[in-house]
Amino acid sequence: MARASTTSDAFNAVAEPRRREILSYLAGAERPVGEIVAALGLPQPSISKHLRVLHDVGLVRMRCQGRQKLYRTNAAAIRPLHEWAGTFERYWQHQLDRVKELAEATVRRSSPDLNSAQMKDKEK
Amino acid sequence: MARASTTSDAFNAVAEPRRREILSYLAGAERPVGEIVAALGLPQPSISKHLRVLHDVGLVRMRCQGRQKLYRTNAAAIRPLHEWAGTFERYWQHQLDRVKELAEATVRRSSPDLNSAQMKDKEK
DNA sequence: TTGACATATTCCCATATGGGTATATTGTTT
DNA sequence: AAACAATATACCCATATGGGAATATGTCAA
Repeated sequence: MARASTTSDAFNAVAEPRRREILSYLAGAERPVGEIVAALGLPQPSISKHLRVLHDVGLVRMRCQGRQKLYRTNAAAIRPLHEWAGTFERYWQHQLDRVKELAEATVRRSSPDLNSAQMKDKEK
Repeated sequence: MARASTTSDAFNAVAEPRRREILSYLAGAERPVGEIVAALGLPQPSISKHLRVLHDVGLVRMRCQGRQKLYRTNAAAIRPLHEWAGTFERYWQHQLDRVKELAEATVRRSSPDLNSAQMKDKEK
């Protein structure tokens, strides 16, 4: 077998940089495809394809208005991603604490002169 | 051209479900490859390949200990992902507000009897 | 109805993937 | 040195991808 299809979940859909751009662009307001094309500077078929992927996984919503289709980011679908990443928050905080401790220990070990010099550096 | 390579950034690396599992498994403590293999029930070469991808993008750290290599999740590398997703937080909150308003409006429009019946439903 | 406009779909292609199996590599123990 | 343990690589394959170009579909206007 090959890789999981891109249409399977939000994680895969969001792995593509252009699609992230589209999501950001469509976050605040709905827009017709043409505007997205103009804004991102990609060929129209390419945008349509990305929109299809995003729509399939529920990351965007679509509404027809005359001959144009208005797309808009469905932010709620990004939430699971945010929550998954948030799972690691406590760990990266631990890491930061350790880095901090290490830095402080290093400072304590160095000479007072060098020490105050470093402090000055940090202040600016 | 084809898709962006998986080793390019954290977003791509994390798109693979198995790799997410590995990251979760290695979040709390460092483990030798063998344990990961046992824990996830995947063939060893497969695990090694995923670890390589994760290591290339900085999502895991590695340390040699005798003949085994200890891997551990580098949570800090997941942070950008969390922050990107967090960018949309205010939008999904708006959405929730709108859903809430809509629901309340609907309830106001329905009969008091039906209304209390629905409340009971929600309570169980 | 005939056009013009806005999007979507189809085809073809180069390439990256992940899985499986076999094998190489490196460190350890006897 | 030799056998062994723990990992990493190499290879092959089926498949999903994204891009580009051409074309289909659907909608409004004259």
